[in-house]
Amino acid sequence: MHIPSEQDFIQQLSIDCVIFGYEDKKLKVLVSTLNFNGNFQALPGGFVYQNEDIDDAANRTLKERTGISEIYLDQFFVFGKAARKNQNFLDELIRLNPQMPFDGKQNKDQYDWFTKRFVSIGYYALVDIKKVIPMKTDLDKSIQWCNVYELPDLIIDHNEIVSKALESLRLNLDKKLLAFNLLSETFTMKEAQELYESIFNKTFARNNFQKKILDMDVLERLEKKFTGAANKAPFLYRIKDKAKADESPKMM
Amino acid sequence: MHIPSEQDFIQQLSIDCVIFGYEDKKLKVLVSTLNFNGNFQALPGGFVYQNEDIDDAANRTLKERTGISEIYLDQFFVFGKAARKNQNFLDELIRLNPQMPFDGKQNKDQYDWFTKRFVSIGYYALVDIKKVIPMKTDLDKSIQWCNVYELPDLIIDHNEIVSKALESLRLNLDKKLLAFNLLSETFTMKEAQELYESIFNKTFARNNFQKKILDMDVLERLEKKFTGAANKAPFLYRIKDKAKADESPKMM
DNA sequence: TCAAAAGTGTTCCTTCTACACCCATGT
DNA sequence: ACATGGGTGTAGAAGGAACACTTTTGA
Repeated sequence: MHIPSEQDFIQQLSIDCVIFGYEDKKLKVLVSTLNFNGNFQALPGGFVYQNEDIDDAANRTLKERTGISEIYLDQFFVFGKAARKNQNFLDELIRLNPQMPFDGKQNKDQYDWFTKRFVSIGYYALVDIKKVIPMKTDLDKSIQWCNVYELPDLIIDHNEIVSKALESLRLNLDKKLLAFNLLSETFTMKEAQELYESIFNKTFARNNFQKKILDMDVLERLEKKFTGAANKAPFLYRIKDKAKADESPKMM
Repeated sequence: MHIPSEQDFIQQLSIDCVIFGYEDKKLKVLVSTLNFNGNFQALPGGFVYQNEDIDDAANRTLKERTGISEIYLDQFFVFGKAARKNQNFLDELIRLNPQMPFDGKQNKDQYDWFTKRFVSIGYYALVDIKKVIPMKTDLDKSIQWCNVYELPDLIIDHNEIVSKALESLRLNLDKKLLAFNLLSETFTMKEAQELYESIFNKTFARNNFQKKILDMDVLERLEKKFTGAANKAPFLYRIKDKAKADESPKMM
């Protein structure tokens, strides 16, 4: 376990990442279970090196946990309440992990670093879940995908961070073409619809959804996908111009 | 001049405020000219005390410069490029101000504090310009309102911060009822329209604007305003429920 | 031939936009 | 009376929602 305090990080500033994936018709978030006694679950997070853009720090954190880079990433909010401290969580952690000597010099530095008040920049990411092999760091006991609507209790204010991330995602979904970042390269219209339904947690009319998406003029229709089912084969679609999908509309 | 480094601030974290006002049919931003030789102009900004919410820090900065509190304030973006340093600006400032001894202990600490890389949280505020008497701190030579479309060159990335603030304001204007924060308590429909036009930098059709605004059902019509002009007297309006005007719609 | 699921079209309704007209006011 | 600017109505265009119908597929 590294000791952030002895490295060249910006103090009292952290990054928390809400990594969205989509699987089994459910919108999911990558959650880490910390490698300590007690059931501590948290969002993947990290700190910012002195010579690192905050966006790069978020990307680094993502790459550590998902193995992929060049994924869609959006800064959505800063969590900066004065009461926002790891103190309570750490004290509980220490209580449940008496075997850990927290009085040695090294652990003391670590304790001092972590118990300060932190301002955390929230990022959300959209990944193709099939391309991700969730990876543990030495801080994680395990790391897993959780249904966003059935999240366990996370440490500090991480549940609130997820709520705010989901809210931002919904607001940005139509402005940009973000959603398709969560799907494989090719997909059927039904898959796209189910994705939207899981993000907004409501259903859409099949025909109107198709019209709306196709009217955006960002998808190209490929060959049909024969599934072997006794019904009409759906077309596969693909983003016309992937680079365009991550652009935001320009103003001013 | 206080020495931030010796006070209990969070290091390498700053707040920059884009304070919007509206006057003479123009959208304006409060800009400070720094109290040094050389024409250094900057956004009002500040730092965050260890025991202070970042929102409170932004409010404090605003109160210092405008004298009013309880104004609308919105966190809109974090500027965190690694290259984002005061270094160049400070070196230039020192070059132009040789009379300032920057080698004494006190000034050295100050130099060390300021030349570090800063992550800055951007806030924008909307104020009734008639209620504000721009106030200098000891860092300011003067402080004045500048037309947002004719801003001078500001230090570091402050011009970029204003652009981003304006972009966010435009996006949020219809969702919330922010705009009326920029007007006096009572106003005519024409005044409201001119305000919208200055924010979006384009014109709107008179009748449709009125319909759109009234359909929002947030204004109450008061008595007519007799101006002495040879035409029909316009009605005055007022926000029905001021508290409501600062609410954002809830989701999830 | 049939059920299931995909694709398409049509109607209705709401909303936005442009144009027109009427009304109050002071000279 | 009339010029000026404020208030309101309406027709047409555009966009969204609900419904119905047709097509394709494998059993």
